[in-house]
Amino acid sequence: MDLARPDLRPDPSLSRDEMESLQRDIAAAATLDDDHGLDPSTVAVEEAASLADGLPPARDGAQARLDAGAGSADGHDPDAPVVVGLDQAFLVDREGAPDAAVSAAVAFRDGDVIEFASATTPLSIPYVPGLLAFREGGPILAALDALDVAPDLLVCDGSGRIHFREAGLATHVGVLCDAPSVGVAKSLLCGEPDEPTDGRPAGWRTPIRADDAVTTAEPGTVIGHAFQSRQYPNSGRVNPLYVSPGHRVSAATAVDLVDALCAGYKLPEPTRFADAHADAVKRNADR
DNA sequence: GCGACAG
DNA sequence: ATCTTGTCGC
Repeated sequence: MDLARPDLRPDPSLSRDEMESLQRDIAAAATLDDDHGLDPSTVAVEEAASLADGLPPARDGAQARLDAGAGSADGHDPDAPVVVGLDQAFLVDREGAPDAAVSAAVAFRDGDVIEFASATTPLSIPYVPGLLAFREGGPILAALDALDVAPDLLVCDGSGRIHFREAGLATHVGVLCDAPSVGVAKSLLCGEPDEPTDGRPAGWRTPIRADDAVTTAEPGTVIGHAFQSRQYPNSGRVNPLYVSPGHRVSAATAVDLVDALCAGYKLPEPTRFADAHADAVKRNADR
């Protein structure tokens, strides 16, 4: 996949100041309005698929597509938008220190997996809050490069606009590819929910507004939403997801899309599959 | 100086 | 993110 903005690649060798400066450029280049042909109903995943089905792991690409049943259009819409889930697992050395990133990209269309791809990339810098894209951006692009199908929506594991400079991982990857993207994080990096999020029922959502940690937005600006994708009937102990726009998707549409992509589990299906695929490739890597 | 911080 | 078994509750 050709990059729309190769000049904005997250180069891990940049200084911290240069990284932050680049993120301001990313935020400026990001489109925070809806600019896509997606409707939540056209990307919806109705049925939670079995993860075991989705793991051909030892084989990416064409063979995996065949395994997944693509090509045999049995009642499924071949023109539906392609949603790609992205996630990573890490290989560790003897000391237990992260050694390389295994990035996975799993493509869904009309509710079914149509392709698996992955890439293993040496890690260059440690995790630093706010600079995640400089650690994981390169590896993610490598996985996207290994993917044959063209994405209509990218679902990233991490924040998009919910970020100190409104340029989280999802925003960065979306702008580089000029593809619509959303960020799905399991914990909140910055910003403040309108209401307490504890013990909410499935489907519940509340805006996340910029606080003083967000240096590029007026305090109070809606930068994403807390979204309760799943909850246990009685005891509310599942934490909500934090959904934010990446590129070319509004805050409101981002939650609606993620809602449509969830099928009974806390994480949206594309993310669950990318997670499982990255783990499988990682396990398969040792021996 | 202290706190807070996606994966 | 990763190191890890059983276990309590849907």
